[in-house]
Amino acid sequence: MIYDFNSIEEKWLRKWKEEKAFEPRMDGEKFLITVPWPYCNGALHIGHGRTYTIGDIVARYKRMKGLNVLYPMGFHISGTPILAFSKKIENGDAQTINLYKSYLELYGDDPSKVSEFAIPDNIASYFSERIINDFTNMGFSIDWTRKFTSGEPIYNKFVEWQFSILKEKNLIKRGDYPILYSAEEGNPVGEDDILEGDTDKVSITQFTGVFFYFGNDILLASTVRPETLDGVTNIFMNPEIQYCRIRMRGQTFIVSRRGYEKLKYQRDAEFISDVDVNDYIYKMAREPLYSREIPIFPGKFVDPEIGTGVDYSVPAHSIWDHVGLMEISEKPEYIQVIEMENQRLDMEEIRKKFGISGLKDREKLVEATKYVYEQEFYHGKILKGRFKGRVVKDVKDLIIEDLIQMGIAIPVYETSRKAETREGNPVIVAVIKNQWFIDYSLEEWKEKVRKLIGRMDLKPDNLKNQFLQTVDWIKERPCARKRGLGTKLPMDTDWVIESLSDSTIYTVVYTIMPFLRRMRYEEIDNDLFDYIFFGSGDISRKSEATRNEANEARKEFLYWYPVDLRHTSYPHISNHLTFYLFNHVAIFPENEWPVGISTGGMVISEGQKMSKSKGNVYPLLTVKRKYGADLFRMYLASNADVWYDVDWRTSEVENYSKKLERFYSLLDEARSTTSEPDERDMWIVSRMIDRIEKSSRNYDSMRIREATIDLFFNALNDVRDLENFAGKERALRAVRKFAKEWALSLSPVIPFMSEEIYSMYGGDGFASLQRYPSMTNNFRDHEYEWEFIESIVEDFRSITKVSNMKPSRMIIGTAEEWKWKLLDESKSMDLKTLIKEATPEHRDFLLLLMKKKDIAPIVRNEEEVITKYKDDLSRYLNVEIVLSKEGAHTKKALPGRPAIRLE
RNA sequence: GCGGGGGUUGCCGAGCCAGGUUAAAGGUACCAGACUUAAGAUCUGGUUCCGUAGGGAUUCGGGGGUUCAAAUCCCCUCCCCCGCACCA
Repeated sequence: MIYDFNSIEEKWLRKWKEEKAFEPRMDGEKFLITVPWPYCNGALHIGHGRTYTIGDIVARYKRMKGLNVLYPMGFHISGTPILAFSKKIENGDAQTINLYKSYLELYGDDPSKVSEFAIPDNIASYFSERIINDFTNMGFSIDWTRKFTSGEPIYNKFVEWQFSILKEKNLIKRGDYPILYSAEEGNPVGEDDILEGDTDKVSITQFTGVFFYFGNDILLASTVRPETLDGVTNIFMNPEIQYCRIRMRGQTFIVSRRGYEKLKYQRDAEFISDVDVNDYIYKMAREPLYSREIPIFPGKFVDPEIGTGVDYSVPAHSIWDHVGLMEISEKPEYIQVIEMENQRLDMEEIRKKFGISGLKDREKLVEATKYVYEQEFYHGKILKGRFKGRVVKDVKDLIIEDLIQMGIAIPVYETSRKAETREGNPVIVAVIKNQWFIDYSLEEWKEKVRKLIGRMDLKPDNLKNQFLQTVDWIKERPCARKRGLGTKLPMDTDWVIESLSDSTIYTVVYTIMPFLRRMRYEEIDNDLFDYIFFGSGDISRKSEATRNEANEARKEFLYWYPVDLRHTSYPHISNHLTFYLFNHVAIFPENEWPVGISTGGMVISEGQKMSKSKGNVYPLLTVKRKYGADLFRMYLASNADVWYDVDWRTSEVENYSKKLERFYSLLDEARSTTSEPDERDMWIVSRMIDRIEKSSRNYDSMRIREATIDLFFNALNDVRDLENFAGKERALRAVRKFAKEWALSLSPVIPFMSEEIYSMYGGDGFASLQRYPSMTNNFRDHEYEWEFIESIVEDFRSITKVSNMKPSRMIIGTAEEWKWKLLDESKSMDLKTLIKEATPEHRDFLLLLMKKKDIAPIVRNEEEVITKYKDDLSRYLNVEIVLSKEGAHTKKALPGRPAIRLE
């Protein structure tokens, strides 16, 4: 019989919905599980389904274990992507329009409706509807009655409440902050906005702009190695680029034009006039530390695109400077300011070593520079000044701080590589003034979070370490932006709360959303939230209806919270999950802090990272239509452990489909049997009972893969073995004995098929809502007997293989009684004494016992067992079975291993 | 750089935390056979090497060590992947 997953899955979806199977009421021991809400800007693909599938498997298992499970979900719409896409559609960007047309087509909608996506809300609402549909179809046991989005007004109120608390507790502060920026586009740029930004990351590098005095002006020389300032010998300016005079912080500076263009986004800078570079070259400037006069030399290698276009030269520690000086006739005295621990770094030697002949060997110069820099950074000791004797890496930040304090340097930011936006404009660094931060650097706050981490249930094991690590290095985080969807910052409504910061404690809203929706919107305010969450806010002046709802909401919150398990993928560890912990700790009382977190891997496809260009991105909907939800779930569950990446391989997926078919038709056929199973076949029942027992432990520790492989693949292999050995009819009779329990045990993974089989066998209610099966095993002896028979089959096989014969008779001789006796004695007595007293024949056996510790018979009555299975064995191996102690071979028989002679 | 995770038999991937029951689960691929008009599907057996009796030898990135015994523990070394923030 062919399993028609489409109609069967539809049927159960309908029934679950009709009977509100997954909309729990407060009753009994609760379990709240959450997975971060999806961002709804496009069609879901197989990668999106993973964490929700794992979440659902856990939810379903816990439900079957008798817990009252709530698995809620909402939608994330805050931030810039939706906005950016709708803007591109509005502007007629062909690529984006085609992309969204393809989404519409995928979902069977009219592609011409794409123009509606010019309104961001339409993107959000369209895809959130599709996600509900996709996830429901996947069988996720989500309670949708509690859904909401991060953009809706009620939620905005909640976030405002959250931020007012953070503010009250002094966890929010302001300051300047450098970001990547496009001057032409007037926007900050993220990874997605940068050309090849995902493959070749751009970060912000802090340079130090050092002041060199020239008349009334200051030459601003930018460097990444301010620790070498003591060794400066000259300045380089590029005679081929335009310089200018600008005013900053009450002083006038000389920088390149390009440098000014960028600098003005970092601090207040006013252009005064262009200057002629020739007025500077070969003149003298004064360096700031000792007021030494040093010359300005022409240096065409000075890159106008980097920094300020003014470089100071330290030829003793820079290969560029050394080679640069070689090319002009001047030769200043080299001043060494860093000493290596165990080697001498001489620039001339380095030059030769790297085969650099001149400035034209750019690549080699870059390579050599990197080498020198790394060596001196990690192993170089400062020779002068207050940090004398210290290693560069330990004091570099202090040196920079000193120079700034002394008023002879300022920080200058530069991108880590030359980059441009996807629209072709240069990416620069801008400094955002008065940026709002959440101050995660506060030590007492961190300490509370560490305390929480210490007591949480974290999976996998190394997660704890990763969290502690993250807590250590986490600093202030900017929490608001000037653009994007989301909630306005309550204390400064020019800003929108950044999209990760607005989603840290939202899980609590699931517990109360239905109640909030029944209130008058105007009555929802900070007092109300204080009341619901802390029992403290004054709601006495609100309407009676609202007060009632608030009371119910408070009960519901106290019942469901905290979150028992939050499951997501590992990239969230160092950001979202950490914020999640910090914010809970800051806002909620200790008994509402998160209980457990688990992280899982991602999905790759056909052995590679998913990407459109590789054509290996499969939409969830397509997969569901083609293979069904059960198959998708089964594949994800069994292909890799939760913590590792899953590899979606179409060819393997097809094979899974056959296996599921086989499972279904096997249980379907088993139904038709009427008589009780043969006693000899009860071993398979014993094994199944043990497998189910074991699976319980596996599900508990989220070893879902192991549970699935054992319950499904290994169990199916047992059935196959039994079928081969005893024939189909007998196998089916045995399978019938545990069919219902088998189906139930797999219900968390393949809920639809499980429901179908369960009902086929006359089960009441939903399989999804049954207790997880558990049976007493009275058949273990049968299993031992079977193992013994299996070992005889194995021996038979290896002998026929080696001897290359087709035997017609197998003579089996079990070990003589005295061997059993000695074996028993050897367990309670010292082997050596036994050997001393033994006859020569017995001694040989005892020596063997000493050598081979694996003589561990599993059944005592071997002859009896062989007789019992004689007919089966004979039919299966197609030989006559003779049980006899006669013949030379019997001497070789051991307990647990009878002698076999083939004829 | 900082932090995390890996390198296992054709491939994917278990096992290693609690050393022996591991030539090493499961899947997949391949070979042979059965079935079939044929293909596919399915089933059976096999897939490190040697061996005409259930045996032996050599394997788990490389090197060294601990142990009666190591894929599993310790040390060194080579290589690969991932996260590092304003981006959802």
